Amino acid sequence: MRTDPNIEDFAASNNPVVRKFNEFIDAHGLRRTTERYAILSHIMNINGHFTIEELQQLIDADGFRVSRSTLYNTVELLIEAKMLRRHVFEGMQAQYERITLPHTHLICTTCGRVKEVRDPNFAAFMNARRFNAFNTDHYSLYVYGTCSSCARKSKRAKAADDKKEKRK
Amino acid sequence: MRTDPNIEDFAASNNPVVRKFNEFIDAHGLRRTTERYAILSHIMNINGHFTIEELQQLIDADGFRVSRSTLYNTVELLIEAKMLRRHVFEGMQAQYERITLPHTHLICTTCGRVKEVRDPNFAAFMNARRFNAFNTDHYSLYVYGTCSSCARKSKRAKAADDKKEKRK
DNA sequence: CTTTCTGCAAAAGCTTTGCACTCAA
DNA sequence: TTGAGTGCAAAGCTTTTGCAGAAAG
Repeated sequence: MRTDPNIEDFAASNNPVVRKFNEFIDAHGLRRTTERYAILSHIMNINGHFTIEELQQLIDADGFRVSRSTLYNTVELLIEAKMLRRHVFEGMQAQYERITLPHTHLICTTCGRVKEVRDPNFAAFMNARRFNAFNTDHYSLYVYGTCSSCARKSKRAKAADDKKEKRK
Repeated sequence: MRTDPNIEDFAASNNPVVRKFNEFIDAHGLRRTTERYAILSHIMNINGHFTIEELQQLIDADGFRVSRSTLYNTVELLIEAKMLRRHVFEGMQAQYERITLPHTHLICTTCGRVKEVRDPNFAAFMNARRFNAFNTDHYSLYVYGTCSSCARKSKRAKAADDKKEKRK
């Protein structure tokens, strides 16, 4: 990708996320490429979870051209920098999210939507929790179930079914 | 696979796990094939987590012949029957485990070993926990870190390094 | 100028699928 | 007897890799 003034400004900005990435880049003797910052800036615009495909589409839609290899490569870098996390929920493809405050993931097994929930009690529990012969780095709590929207839909479908049943 | 007297006995046994599978089979109008019971019996011999490849090897080593398609097919059946769960831990391939009592997974990010830990306090917390607009079915807690064995190894490696450094 | 990084296309996992044959019911 | 289940090989996805050319420092 050719140099891009907007991306250059972004890379030089003192946004804490950008700074953290710059520190990682410098500490590892890596290069500040336009692609890396273009990817980071798009990730920062996403709220919640995204797949590689979704990220690619966002970048494409903005008129940037970044190859799949570079996308995977950069995402891997962000994971090493502890700025991004990769989740694989039951029956779904890998999703990524920026590391922010600890939170619980509520995954609807019907529609696949993932919602983040802050849970200070649980966070406190985990902070205090020590495991035998094990040094904790980080953790993920995945809660699977049905979201209210899907529950409503299936209730309606059931009601319609019962009605049909009655008519017979 | 030809009928096998041992497998037939196993399928007819009143082991609760076998019974549960039989109920599922019957409730869904499925067939009691030798392959399905051969696979189930091998899964029941495994303690903890296993990959598809590991399961295949155990079955092969016992002189059974089951195709990969059937393996995946049956594993899927067991998941639908809520007897098996599929986990994808960070940076690893899918692993399966039989559903037993709820437990926490400790995953060593160095050696990849997974350890199950019962945690009654956490179980009680989750039993009481209700999420807004969400109906919980089940949950998984993954804790990533370093196991004591890997911690010891890296400490030794560091000590050796320091010594070398000193000699210079 | 040197070396890392990127893009491409090809390869490499793991998992699923289509189809002919087998076997449970 | 008959349709569900199995095995095989081929296809499908996501992710990784090798290599030539581009660009960061």
